[in-house]
Amino acid sequence: MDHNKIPQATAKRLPLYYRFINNLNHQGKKRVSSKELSDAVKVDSATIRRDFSYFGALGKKGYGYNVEYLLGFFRKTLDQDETTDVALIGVGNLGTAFLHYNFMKNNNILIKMAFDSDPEKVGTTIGDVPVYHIADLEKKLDGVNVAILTIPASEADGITDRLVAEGITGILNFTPARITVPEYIRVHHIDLAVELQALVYFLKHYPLEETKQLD
Amino acid sequence: MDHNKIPQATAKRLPLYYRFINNLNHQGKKRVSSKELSDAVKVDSATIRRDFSYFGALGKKGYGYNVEYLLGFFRKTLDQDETTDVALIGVGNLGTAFLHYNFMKNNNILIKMAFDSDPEKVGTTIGDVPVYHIADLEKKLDGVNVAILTIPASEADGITDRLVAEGITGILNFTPARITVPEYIRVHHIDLAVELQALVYFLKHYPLEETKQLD
DNA sequence: ATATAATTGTGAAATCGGTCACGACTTATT
DNA sequence: AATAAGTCGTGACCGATTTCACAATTATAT
Ligand SMILES: NC(=O)c1ccc[n+]([C@@H]2O[C@H](COP(=O)([O-])OP(=O)(O)OC[C@H]3O[C@@H](n4cnc5c(N)ncnc54)[C@H](O)[C@@H]3O)[C@@H](O)[C@H]2O)c1
Ligand SMILES: NC(=O)c1ccc[n+]([C@@H]2O[C@H](COP(=O)([O-])OP(=O)(O)OC[C@H]3O[C@@H](n4cnc5c(N)ncnc54)[C@H](O)[C@@H]3O)[C@@H](O)[C@H]2O)c1
Repeated sequence: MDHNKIPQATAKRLPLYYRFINNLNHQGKKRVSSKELSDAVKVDSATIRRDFSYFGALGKKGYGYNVEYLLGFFRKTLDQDETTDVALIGVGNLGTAFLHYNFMKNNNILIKMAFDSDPEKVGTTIGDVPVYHIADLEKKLDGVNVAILTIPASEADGITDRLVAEGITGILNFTPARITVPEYIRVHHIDLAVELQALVYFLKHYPLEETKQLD
Repeated sequence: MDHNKIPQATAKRLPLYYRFINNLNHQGKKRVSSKELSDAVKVDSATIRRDFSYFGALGKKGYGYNVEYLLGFFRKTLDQDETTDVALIGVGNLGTAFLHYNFMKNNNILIKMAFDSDPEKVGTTIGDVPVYHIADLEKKLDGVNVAILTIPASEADGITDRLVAEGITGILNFTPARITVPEYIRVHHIDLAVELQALVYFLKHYPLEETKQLD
Protein backbone atom coordinates (compact mmCIF):
# COMPACT_ATOMS: atom_id res chain seq x y z
CA MET A 1 0.00 0.00 0.00
CA ASP A 2 1.31 3.39 0.94
CA HIS A 3 3.99 3.09 3.59
CA ASN A 4 5.97 0.26 2.21
CA LYS A 5 9.29 1.95 2.67
CA ILE A 6 8.99 1.58 6.44
CA PRO A 7 11.55 -0.97 7.63
CA GLN A 8 10.03 -3.99 9.29
CA ALA A 9 12.01 -3.34 12.44
CA THR A 10 10.47 0.11 12.66
CA ALA A 11 6.98 -1.18 11.95
CA LYS A 12 7.25 -3.63 14.82
CA ARG A 13 8.01 -0.78 17.21
CA LEU A 14 5.11 1.42 16.19
CA PRO A 15 2.51 -0.17 18.46
CA LEU A 16 4.90 0.21 21.36
CA TYR A 17 5.40 3.89 20.67
CA TYR A 18 1.69 4.33 20.34
CA ARG A 19 1.04 2.79 23.73
CA PHE A 20 3.53 4.98 25.53
CA ILE A 21 2.47 8.15 23.78
CA ASN A 22 -1.04 7.29 24.88
CA ASN A 23 0.16 6.94 28.45
CA LEU A 24 1.88 10.31 28.30
CA ASN A 25 -1.25 11.91 26.95
CA HIS A 26 -3.31 10.47 29.79
CA GLN A 27 -0.78 11.87 32.20
CA GLY A 28 -1.46 15.28 30.70
CA LYS A 29 2.00 15.68 29.25
CA LYS A 30 2.17 18.16 26.39
CA ARG A 31 5.59 17.52 24.95
CA VAL A 32 8.13 14.77 24.96
CA SER A 33 11.70 14.36 23.75
CA SER A 34 13.17 11.32 22.06
CA LYS A 35 15.34 10.95 25.15
CA GLU A 36 12.38 10.70 27.52
CA LEU A 37 10.60 8.28 25.23
CA SER A 38 13.79 6.27 25.04
CA ASP A 39 13.91 5.86 28.81
CA ALA A 40 10.32 4.67 28.81
CA VAL A 41 10.37 2.20 25.95
CA LYS A 42 14.04 1.13 26.26
CA VAL A 43 14.88 1.91 22.65
CA ASP A 44 17.85 4.12 21.81
CA SER A 45 16.82 7.72 21.26
CA ALA A 46 18.55 7.92 17.87
CA THR A 47 16.57 4.88 16.79
CA ILE A 48 13.35 6.56 17.85
CA ARG A 49 14.18 9.72 15.93
CA ARG A 50 15.10 7.65 12.89
CA ASP A 51 11.89 5.64 13.16
CA PHE A 52 9.76 8.77 13.37
CA SER A 53 11.64 10.37 10.51
CA TYR A 54 10.42 7.74 8.08
CA PHE A 55 7.04 9.40 8.44
CA GLY A 56 8.36 12.91 7.87
CA ALA A 57 9.32 15.63 10.31
CA LEU A 58 7.05 14.96 13.26
CA GLY A 59 8.99 16.99 15.79
CA LYS A 60 10.53 20.40 16.24
CA LYS A 61 14.22 20.96 16.74
CA GLY A 62 15.07 22.21 20.18
CA TYR A 63 11.57 21.37 21.38
CA GLY A 64 10.78 17.71 20.94
CA TYR A 65 7.46 16.24 19.92
CA ASN A 66 3.98 17.48 20.67
CA VAL A 67 2.26 14.60 22.45
CA GLU A 68 -1.20 15.24 21.13
CA TYR A 69 0.00 15.58 17.57
CA LEU A 70 2.10 12.46 17.81
CA LEU A 71 -0.80 10.52 19.26
CA GLY A 72 -3.10 11.61 16.47
CA PHE A 73 -0.51 10.76 13.89
CA PHE A 74 0.09 7.27 15.19
CA ARG A 75 -3.59 6.64 15.68
CA LYS A 76 -4.11 7.30 12.00
CA THR A 77 -1.01 5.40 10.98
CA LEU A 78 -2.01 2.35 13.00
CA ASP A 79 -5.62 2.61 11.82
CA GLN A 80 -6.83 2.88 15.37
CA ASP A 81 -10.05 4.51 14.27
CA GLU A 82 -11.42 1.34 12.80
CA THR A 83 -11.79 -1.82 14.83
CA THR A 84 -10.06 -4.94 13.55
CA ASP A 85 -11.99 -8.16 14.01
CA VAL A 86 -10.14 -11.33 14.85
CA ALA A 87 -11.14 -14.98 15.22
CA LEU A 88 -9.60 -17.28 17.79
CA ILE A 89 -9.26 -20.98 17.07
CA GLY A 90 -8.81 -23.30 20.03
CA VAL A 91 -10.40 -22.40 23.35
CA GLY A 92 -7.99 -24.24 25.64
CA ASN A 93 -5.64 -22.91 28.28
CA LEU A 94 -4.08 -20.23 26.15
CA GLY A 95 -7.13 -19.41 24.08
CA THR A 96 -9.28 -18.92 27.17
CA ALA A 97 -6.71 -16.53 28.62
CA PHE A 98 -6.88 -14.42 25.49
CA LEU A 99 -10.67 -14.40 25.48
CA HIS A 100 -10.61 -12.91 28.96
CA TYR A 101 -8.30 -10.14 27.86
CA ASN A 102 -9.63 -6.91 26.46
CA PHE A 103 -7.60 -6.02 23.37
CA MET A 104 -10.23 -3.44 22.46
CA LYS A 105 -9.39 -1.05 25.21
CA ASN A 106 -6.01 0.06 24.00
CA ASN A 107 -5.62 -1.60 20.66
CA ASN A 108 -8.99 -1.46 18.97
CA ILE A 109 -8.75 -5.13 18.19
CA LEU A 110 -11.77 -7.30 18.87
CA ILE A 111 -11.83 -11.06 19.20
CA LYS A 112 -15.21 -11.44 17.63
CA MET A 113 -15.64 -15.17 17.68
CA ALA A 114 -13.94 -18.35 18.81
CA PHE A 115 -14.00 -21.94 17.56
CA ASP A 116 -13.39 -25.25 19.25
CA SER A 117 -14.09 -28.91 18.59
CA ASP A 118 -15.00 -29.73 22.18
CA PRO A 119 -18.82 -29.96 22.60
CA GLU A 120 -18.42 -28.82 26.21
CA LYS A 121 -17.12 -25.49 25.00
CA VAL A 122 -19.23 -24.95 21.93
CA GLY A 123 -22.22 -22.73 22.63
CA THR A 124 -20.68 -21.01 25.61
CA THR A 125 -19.61 -17.39 25.78
CA ILE A 126 -16.25 -16.53 27.28
CA GLY A 127 -15.39 -12.92 27.95
CA ASP A 128 -18.35 -11.91 25.77
CA VAL A 129 -17.02 -13.95 22.86
CA PRO A 130 -19.24 -16.70 21.44
CA VAL A 131 -17.64 -20.10 20.93
CA TYR A 132 -18.74 -21.92 17.78
CA HIS A 133 -18.05 -25.43 16.61
CA ILE A 134 -15.07 -25.74 14.33
CA ALA A 135 -17.31 -27.47 11.79
CA ASP A 136 -19.07 -24.14 11.37
CA LEU A 137 -15.88 -22.26 10.62
CA GLU A 138 -16.78 -21.61 7.01
CA LYS A 139 -20.29 -20.58 7.96
CA LYS A 140 -19.38 -18.11 10.69
CA LEU A 141 -16.11 -16.57 9.61
CA ASP A 142 -17.39 -13.63 7.71
CA GLY A 143 -15.22 -10.76 6.71
CA VAL A 144 -12.77 -11.59 9.48
CA ASN A 145 -9.28 -11.86 8.07
CA VAL A 146 -7.02 -12.31 11.05
CA ALA A 147 -6.88 -15.47 13.16
CA ILE A 148 -5.19 -16.48 16.39
CA LEU A 149 -4.22 -20.15 16.47
CA THR A 150 -4.23 -21.81 19.86
CA ILE A 151 -4.97 -25.40 18.94
CA PRO A 152 -2.77 -28.49 19.31
CA ALA A 153 0.15 -28.53 16.88
CA SER A 154 -1.20 -31.60 15.13
CA GLU A 155 -4.30 -29.67 14.05
CA ALA A 156 -2.43 -26.62 12.83
CA ASP A 157 -1.93 -27.49 9.18
CA GLY A 158 -5.46 -28.71 8.58
CA ILE A 159 -7.09 -25.69 10.19
CA THR A 160 -4.69 -23.34 8.45
CA ASP A 161 -5.75 -24.65 5.05
CA ARG A 162 -9.35 -24.00 5.90
CA LEU A 163 -8.59 -20.50 7.15
CA VAL A 164 -6.66 -19.68 4.01
CA ALA A 165 -9.47 -21.00 1.85
CA GLU A 166 -11.84 -18.65 3.65
CA GLY A 167 -9.71 -15.62 2.89
CA ILE A 168 -7.81 -15.15 6.14
CA THR A 169 -4.64 -13.19 5.38
CA GLY A 170 -2.94 -12.93 8.76
CA ILE A 171 -2.30 -15.61 11.36
CA LEU A 172 -0.83 -15.29 14.83
CA ASN A 173 0.36 -18.81 15.47
CA PHE A 174 0.95 -20.00 19.04
CA THR A 175 1.38 -23.65 18.15
CA PRO A 176 4.86 -25.13 17.90
CA ALA A 177 4.08 -26.16 14.31
CA ARG A 178 5.53 -24.07 11.48
CA ILE A 179 2.57 -23.92 9.19
CA THR A 180 2.65 -23.98 5.40
CA VAL A 181 0.81 -21.17 3.67
CA PRO A 182 0.77 -19.47 0.27
CA GLU A 183 3.30 -16.68 0.19
CA TYR A 184 0.68 -13.95 0.27
CA ILE A 185 -0.41 -14.95 3.77
CA ARG A 186 1.35 -13.35 6.70
CA VAL A 187 2.16 -15.56 9.68
CA HIS A 188 3.74 -14.41 12.94
CA HIS A 189 4.88 -17.14 15.24
CA ILE A 190 4.88 -16.79 18.99
CA ASP A 191 6.57 -19.85 20.25
CA LEU A 192 6.61 -19.75 24.00
CA ALA A 193 8.74 -22.82 24.58
CA VAL A 194 11.33 -21.53 22.13
CA GLU A 195 11.35 -18.16 23.86
CA LEU A 196 11.99 -19.75 27.21
CA GLN A 197 14.67 -22.02 25.87
CA ALA A 198 16.37 -19.19 24.01
CA LEU A 199 16.38 -17.05 27.16
CA VAL A 200 18.01 -19.86 29.09
CA TYR A 201 20.56 -20.39 26.34
CA PHE A 202 21.54 -16.74 26.35
CA LEU A 203 21.94 -16.74 30.11
CA LYS A 204 24.26 -19.72 30.02
CA HIS A 205 26.34 -18.82 27.01
CA TYR A 206 26.58 -15.07 26.79
CA PRO A 207 28.63 -12.82 29.03
CA LEU A 208 26.39 -10.97 31.45
CA GLU A 209 27.66 -7.55 30.46
CA GLU A 210 26.42 -7.97 26.94
CA THR A 211 22.81 -8.61 27.76
CA LYS A 212 20.07 -6.69 26.05
CA GLN A 213 16.35 -6.36 26.18
CA LEU A 214 14.99 -8.28 23.24
CA ASP A 215 11.53 -8.51 21.75
CA MET B 1 31.19 -18.52 28.37
CA ASP B 2 32.25 -20.75 25.51
CA HIS B 3 30.04 -20.12 22.53
CA ASN B 4 29.94 -16.40 22.52
CA LYS B 5 30.77 -16.09 18.86
CA ILE B 6 27.36 -17.45 17.95
CA PRO B 7 25.25 -14.63 16.49
CA GLN B 8 22.14 -13.83 18.50
CA ALA B 9 19.93 -14.47 15.48
CA THR B 10 21.38 -17.94 15.21
CA ALA B 11 21.02 -18.60 18.93
CA LYS B 12 17.32 -17.77 18.77
CA ARG B 13 16.80 -20.40 16.11
CA LEU B 14 18.57 -23.21 17.92
CA PRO B 15 15.59 -24.33 20.01
CA LEU B 16 13.52 -24.47 16.87
CA TYR B 17 16.05 -26.65 15.09
CA TYR B 18 16.26 -28.85 18.13
CA ARG B 19 12.52 -29.42 18.17
CA PHE B 20 12.33 -30.40 14.53
CA ILE B 21 15.36 -32.63 14.64
CA ASN B 22 13.71 -34.32 17.57
CA ASN B 23 10.58 -34.84 15.50
CA LEU B 24 12.59 -36.32 12.66
CA ASN B 25 14.30 -38.68 15.04
CA HIS B 26 10.97 -39.86 16.40
CA GLN B 27 9.83 -40.49 12.86
CA GLY B 28 12.82 -42.78 12.46
CA LYS B 29 14.51 -40.60 9.89
CA LYS B 30 18.26 -41.20 9.66
CA ARG B 31 19.43 -38.30 7.55
CA VAL B 32 18.21 -34.88 6.61
CA SER B 33 19.31 -32.15 4.22
CA SER B 34 19.29 -28.44 4.90
CA LYS B 35 16.64 -28.19 2.22
CA GLU B 36 14.27 -30.58 3.96
CA LEU B 37 14.83 -28.88 7.28
CA SER B 38 14.21 -25.57 5.57
CA ASP B 39 10.80 -26.73 4.38
CA ALA B 40 9.91 -27.82 7.88
CA VAL B 41 11.07 -24.81 9.89
CA LYS B 42 10.54 -22.16 7.19
CA VAL B 43 14.08 -20.81 7.39
CA ASP B 44 16.19 -20.45 4.24
CA SER B 45 18.42 -23.47 3.72
CA ALA B 46 21.55 -21.34 3.33
CA THR B 47 20.78 -19.75 6.67
CA ILE B 48 20.49 -23.18 8.25
CA ARG B 49 23.82 -24.30 6.83
CA ARG B 50 25.42 -21.06 7.99
CA ASP B 51 23.91 -21.46 11.45
CA PHE B 52 25.16 -25.01 11.78
CA SER B 53 28.59 -24.05 10.48
CA TYR B 54 29.21 -21.81 13.51
CA PHE B 55 29.46 -25.05 15.46
CA GLY B 56 31.86 -26.68 13.00
CA ALA B 57 31.24 -29.10 10.17
CA LEU B 58 28.19 -31.03 11.35
CA GLY B 59 27.24 -32.46 7.99
CA LYS B 60 28.72 -34.28 5.05
CA LYS B 61 28.81 -32.87 1.55
CA GLY B 62 26.55 -34.68 -0.86
CA TYR B 63 24.89 -36.46 2.06
CA GLY B 64 23.33 -34.02 4.47
CA TYR B 65 23.20 -34.34 8.23
CA ASN B 66 22.92 -37.44 10.35
CA VAL B 67 19.80 -36.96 12.45
CA GLU B 68 20.97 -38.82 15.51
CA TYR B 69 24.29 -37.01 15.57
CA LEU B 70 22.63 -33.64 15.10
CA LEU B 71 20.17 -34.36 17.88
CA GLY B 72 22.92 -35.31 20.29
CA PHE B 73 24.90 -32.27 19.36
CA PHE B 74 22.04 -29.85 19.94
CA ARG B 75 21.00 -31.58 23.13
CA LYS B 76 24.43 -30.89 24.54
CA THR B 77 24.57 -27.39 23.11
CA LEU B 78 21.20 -26.45 24.56
CA ASP B 79 22.03 -28.06 27.91
CA GLN B 80 19.05 -30.35 27.60
CA ASP B 81 20.57 -32.79 30.04
CA GLU B 82 20.05 -30.55 33.01
CA THR B 83 16.66 -29.16 34.00
CA THR B 84 16.25 -25.41 34.29
CA ASP B 85 14.00 -24.23 37.11
CA VAL B 86 11.77 -21.23 36.58
CA ALA B 87 9.44 -19.20 38.82
CA LEU B 88 6.17 -17.75 37.60
CA ILE B 89 4.83 -14.52 39.10
CA GLY B 90 1.14 -13.80 38.71
CA VAL B 91 -1.31 -16.68 38.53
CA GLY B 92 -4.03 -14.97 36.48
CA ASN B 93 -5.36 -15.82 33.04
CA LEU B 94 -2.03 -16.09 31.34
CA GLY B 95 -0.09 -17.46 34.30
CA THR B 96 -2.60 -20.24 34.84
CA ALA B 97 -2.38 -21.26 31.18
CA PHE B 98 1.39 -21.60 31.52
CA LEU B 99 1.11 -23.63 34.72
CA HIS B 100 -1.04 -26.14 32.88
CA TYR B 101 1.53 -26.52 30.15
CA ASN B 102 4.31 -29.03 30.39
CA PHE B 103 7.54 -27.32 29.35
CA MET B 104 9.47 -30.25 30.80
CA LYS B 105 8.47 -32.71 28.17
CA ASN B 106 10.34 -31.26 25.24
CA ASN B 107 12.32 -28.45 26.73
CA ASN B 108 13.55 -29.63 30.08
CA ILE B 109 12.31 -26.47 31.68
CA LEU B 110 10.35 -26.74 34.94
CA ILE B 111 8.08 -24.11 36.42
CA LYS B 112 8.94 -24.98 39.98
CA MET B 113 6.87 -22.46 41.89
CA ALA B 114 4.41 -19.66 41.38
CA PHE B 115 3.55 -16.52 43.35
CA ASP B 116 0.43 -14.44 43.62
CA SER B 117 -1.01 -11.83 45.95
CA ASP B 118 -4.53 -13.19 45.87
CA PRO B 119 -5.30 -15.22 49.03
CA GLU B 120 -7.73 -17.35 47.03
CA LYS B 121 -4.86 -18.63 44.94
CA VAL B 122 -2.14 -18.88 47.56
CA GLY B 123 -1.80 -22.39 48.92
CA THR B 124 -3.29 -24.09 45.87
CA THR B 125 -1.43 -26.29 43.43
CA ILE B 126 -1.98 -25.74 39.71
CA GLY B 127 -0.57 -28.25 37.27
CA ASP B 128 1.61 -29.66 40.07
CA VAL B 129 3.08 -26.25 40.78
CA PRO B 130 2.64 -24.79 44.28
CA VAL B 131 1.40 -21.21 44.51
CA TYR B 132 3.01 -19.15 47.26
CA HIS B 133 2.20 -15.70 48.53
CA ILE B 134 4.19 -12.94 46.90
CA ALA B 135 5.25 -11.79 50.37
CA ASP B 136 7.23 -15.01 50.62
CA LEU B 137 9.11 -14.40 47.40
CA GLU B 138 12.44 -13.88 49.11
CA LYS B 139 11.91 -16.91 51.33
CA LYS B 140 10.96 -19.37 48.61
CA LEU B 141 12.94 -18.31 45.56
CA ASP B 142 15.97 -20.41 46.06
CA GLY B 143 18.53 -20.99 43.39
CA VAL B 144 15.95 -20.20 40.72
CA ASN B 145 17.27 -17.57 38.39
CA VAL B 146 14.70 -17.28 35.64
CA ALA B 147 11.26 -15.72 36.15
CA ILE B 148 8.12 -15.41 34.03
CA LEU B 149 6.18 -12.21 34.71
CA THR B 150 2.42 -12.41 34.26
CA ILE B 151 1.24 -9.75 36.69
CA PRO B 152 -0.52 -6.46 35.98
CA ALA B 153 1.74 -3.87 34.35
CA SER B 154 1.49 -1.59 37.38
CA GLU B 155 3.19 -4.20 39.54
CA ALA B 156 5.98 -4.96 37.12
CA ASP B 157 8.63 -2.53 38.28
CA GLY B 158 8.22 -3.28 41.98
CA ILE B 159 8.33 -7.03 41.54
CA THR B 160 11.23 -6.77 39.13
CA ASP B 161 13.33 -4.96 41.71
CA ARG B 162 12.69 -7.72 44.22
CA LEU B 163 13.53 -10.41 41.69
CA VAL B 164 16.77 -8.71 40.77
CA ALA B 165 17.69 -8.30 44.44
CA GLU B 166 17.22 -12.06 44.85
CA GLY B 167 19.62 -12.86 42.05
CA ILE B 168 17.29 -13.53 39.16
CA THR B 169 19.22 -13.01 35.91
CA GLY B 170 16.63 -13.71 33.22
CA ILE B 171 13.06 -12.45 32.93
CA LEU B 172 10.40 -13.35 30.38
CA ASN B 173 8.10 -10.36 30.60
CA PHE B 174 4.51 -10.64 29.41
CA THR B 175 3.35 -7.34 30.87
CA PRO B 176 3.05 -4.29 28.63
CA ALA B 177 5.47 -2.45 30.93
CA ARG B 178 9.08 -2.04 29.78
CA ILE B 179 10.87 -2.79 32.99
CA THR B 180 14.03 -1.12 34.25
CA VAL B 181 16.85 -3.49 35.20
CA PRO B 182 20.62 -3.37 35.68
CA GLU B 183 22.36 -4.08 32.40
CA TYR B 184 23.54 -7.51 33.48
CA ILE B 185 19.96 -8.79 33.62
CA ARG B 186 18.49 -10.29 30.49
CA VAL B 187 14.88 -9.43 29.69
CA HIS B 188 12.85 -10.79 26.80
CA HIS B 189 9.53 -9.10 26.19
CA ILE B 190 6.55 -10.91 24.78
CA ASP B 191 3.97 -8.28 24.20
CA LEU B 192 0.86 -9.90 22.83
CA ALA B 193 -1.08 -6.75 22.13
CA VAL B 194 1.87 -5.33 20.22
CA GLU B 195 2.21 -8.54 18.24
CA LEU B 196 -1.41 -8.42 17.19
CA GLN B 197 -1.27 -4.76 16.32
CA ALA B 198 1.95 -5.21 14.35
CA LEU B 199 0.44 -8.10 12.39
CA VAL B 200 -2.56 -5.96 11.50
CA TYR B 201 -0.29 -3.08 10.49
CA PHE B 202 1.72 -5.31 8.17
CA LEU B 203 -1.42 -6.64 6.56
CA LYS B 204 -2.71 -3.18 5.83
CA HIS B 205 0.50 -1.54 4.73
CA TYR B 206 2.70 -4.10 3.07
CA PRO B 207 2.15 -5.59 -0.35
CA LEU B 208 0.86 -9.11 -0.05
CA GLU B 209 3.61 -10.61 -2.21
CA GLU B 210 6.26 -9.52 0.21
CA THR B 211 4.93 -11.25 3.26
CA LYS B 212 7.14 -13.38 5.42
CA GLN B 213 6.88 -15.61 8.40
CA LEU B 214 8.23 -13.68 11.33
CA ASP B 215 9.08 -14.65 14.89
C1' DA C 1 34.24 -47.64 -13.48
C1' DT C 2 32.24 -43.69 -14.88
C1' DA C 3 28.85 -40.35 -15.03
C1' DT C 4 25.26 -37.97 -12.81
C1' DA C 5 22.87 -36.01 -9.00
C1' DA C 6 22.83 -34.33 -4.46
C1' DT C 7 24.43 -31.53 -0.87
C1' DT C 8 27.69 -29.23 2.24
C1' DG C 9 30.54 -25.23 3.86
C1' DT C 10 31.87 -20.78 2.88
C1' DG C 11 33.87 -16.59 0.47
C1' DA C 12 31.79 -12.59 -1.25
C1' DA C 13 28.04 -9.55 -1.95
C1' DA C 14 23.83 -7.64 -0.60
C1' DT C 15 20.65 -6.13 2.71
C1' DC C 16 19.20 -4.58 6.95
C1' DG C 17 19.33 -2.31 11.32
C1' DG C 18 21.42 0.53 14.77
C1' DT C 19 24.37 4.33 16.43
C1' DC C 20 27.36 8.45 16.24
C1' DA C 21 27.82 12.97 15.82
C1' DC C 22 26.74 17.34 14.16
C1' DG C 23 24.39 21.29 11.69
C1' DA C 24 20.18 23.59 12.14
C1' DC C 25 16.69 25.25 14.65
C1' DT C 26 13.84 26.39 19.04
C1' DT C 27 13.35 27.82 23.60
C1' DA C 28 14.84 29.75 27.83
C1' DT C 29 17.78 32.89 30.29
C1' DT C 30 20.25 36.96 31.29
C1' DA D 1 19.57 41.32 22.04
C1' DA D 2 22.73 38.08 22.84
C1' DT D 3 23.88 33.73 24.77
C1' DA D 4 23.24 29.16 26.41
C1' DA D 5 20.86 24.92 26.54
C1' DG D 6 18.06 21.60 24.44
C1' DT D 7 16.62 18.72 20.68
C1' DC D 8 15.53 17.19 16.00
C1' DG D 9 16.64 15.13 11.45
C1' DT D 10 20.02 12.87 8.95
C1' DG D 11 24.57 11.74 6.47
C1' DA D 12 27.91 8.59 7.33
C1' DC D 13 29.43 4.65 9.40
C1' DC D 14 29.47 0.16 11.42
C1' DG D 15 28.11 -4.27 12.59
C1' DA D 16 24.95 -8.02 12.08
C1' DT D 17 22.38 -10.98 9.21
C1' DT D 18 20.92 -12.97 5.04
C1' DT D 19 21.52 -14.66 0.57
C1' DC D 20 24.04 -16.03 -3.64
C1' DA D 21 26.67 -19.08 -5.93
C1' DC D 22 30.13 -22.44 -6.43
C1' DA D 23 34.15 -25.68 -5.51
C1' DA D 24 34.51 -29.82 -3.06
C1' DT D 25 32.80 -33.98 -1.71
C1' DT D 26 29.67 -37.95 -1.36
C1' DA D 27 26.12 -41.02 -2.96
C1' DT D 28 23.67 -43.30 -6.61
C1' DA D 29 22.75 -45.16 -11.13
C1' DT D 30 24.14 -47.37 -15.17
N1 LIG E 1 -0.44 -23.31 27.38
C1 LIG E 1 0.82 -22.94 27.23
O1 LIG E 1 1.41 -22.39 28.12
C2 LIG E 1 1.53 -23.19 25.94
C3 LIG E 1 2.91 -23.00 25.89
C4 LIG E 1 3.60 -23.23 24.70
C5 LIG E 1 2.89 -23.62 23.57
N2 LIG E 1 1.56 -23.79 23.64
C6 LIG E 1 0.86 -24.21 22.43
O2 LIG E 1 -0.33 -23.48 22.26
C7 LIG E 1 -1.33 -24.33 21.75
C8 LIG E 1 -2.50 -24.30 22.68
O3 LIG E 1 -2.07 -24.68 23.97
P1 LIG E 1 -3.11 -24.93 25.13
O4 LIG E 1 -2.35 -25.20 26.35
O5 LIG E 1 -4.14 -23.87 25.15
O6 LIG E 1 -3.77 -26.31 24.65
P2 LIG E 1 -5.16 -26.93 25.09
O7 LIG E 1 -5.08 -28.37 24.82
O8 LIG E 1 -5.52 -26.47 26.43
O9 LIG E 1 -6.19 -26.25 24.08
C9 LIG E 1 -6.38 -26.65 22.78
C10 LIG E 1 -7.84 -26.42 22.43
O10 LIG E 1 -8.02 -26.65 21.04
C11 LIG E 1 -9.22 -27.41 20.88
N3 LIG E 1 -9.09 -28.15 19.64
C12 LIG E 1 -8.45 -29.33 19.39
N4 LIG E 1 -8.56 -29.66 18.10
C13 LIG E 1 -9.28 -28.69 17.51
C14 LIG E 1 -9.73 -28.47 16.19
N5 LIG E 1 -9.43 -29.32 15.21
N6 LIG E 1 -10.45 -27.37 15.95
C15 LIG E 1 -10.75 -26.49 16.93
N7 LIG E 1 -10.35 -26.64 18.20
C16 LIG E 1 -9.63 -27.74 18.48
C17 LIG E 1 -9.29 -28.30 22.09
O11 LIG E 1 -10.62 -28.70 22.32
C18 LIG E 1 -8.78 -27.34 23.17
O12 LIG E 1 -9.81 -26.60 23.72
C19 LIG E 1 -0.72 -25.70 21.62
O13 LIG E 1 -0.29 -25.88 20.31
C20 LIG E 1 0.45 -25.66 22.54
O14 LIG E 1 1.51 -26.49 22.12
C21 LIG E 1 0.87 -23.58 24.80
N1 LIG F 1 -4.37 -12.41 29.15
C1 LIG F 1 -3.96 -11.94 27.99
O1 LIG F 1 -4.38 -12.42 26.96
C2 LIG F 1 -2.95 -10.85 27.92
C3 LIG F 1 -2.71 -10.24 26.69
C4 LIG F 1 -1.76 -9.21 26.61
C5 LIG F 1 -1.10 -8.82 27.75
N2 LIG F 1 -1.34 -9.43 28.91
C6 LIG F 1 -0.60 -8.98 30.09
O2 LIG F 1 -0.16 -10.08 30.85
C7 LIG F 1 -0.25 -9.78 32.22
C8 LIG F 1 -1.11 -10.80 32.90
O3 LIG F 1 -2.37 -10.84 32.26
P1 LIG F 1 -3.56 -11.68 32.84
O4 LIG F 1 -4.67 -11.60 31.86
O5 LIG F 1 -3.07 -13.01 33.25
O6 LIG F 1 -3.93 -10.81 34.12
P2 LIG F 1 -4.73 -11.26 35.41
O7 LIG F 1 -5.26 -10.06 36.05
O8 LIG F 1 -5.66 -12.38 35.07
O9 LIG F 1 -3.61 -11.89 36.35
C9 LIG F 1 -2.74 -11.14 37.11
C10 LIG F 1 -2.44 -11.95 38.35
O10 LIG F 1 -1.41 -11.30 39.08
C11 LIG F 1 -1.78 -11.29 40.45
N3 LIG F 1 -1.11 -10.17 41.09
C12 LIG F 1 -1.47 -8.87 41.12
N4 LIG F 1 -0.57 -8.14 41.78
C13 LIG F 1 0.40 -9.00 42.20
C14 LIG F 1 1.58 -8.87 42.92
N5 LIG F 1 1.99 -7.67 43.36
N6 LIG F 1 2.32 -9.95 43.14
C15 LIG F 1 1.93 -11.16 42.69
N7 LIG F 1 0.82 -11.36 41.99
C16 LIG F 1 0.05 -10.29 41.75
C17 LIG F 1 -3.27 -11.19 40.47
O11 LIG F 1 -3.77 -11.70 41.69
C18 LIG F 1 -3.64 -12.07 39.28
O12 LIG F 1 -3.79 -13.40 39.65
C19 LIG F 1 -0.82 -8.38 32.33
O13 LIG F 1 0.23 -7.47 32.48
C20 LIG F 1 -1.47 -8.19 30.99
O14 LIG F 1 -1.47 -6.83 30.60
C21 LIG F 1 -2.25 -10.43 29.02
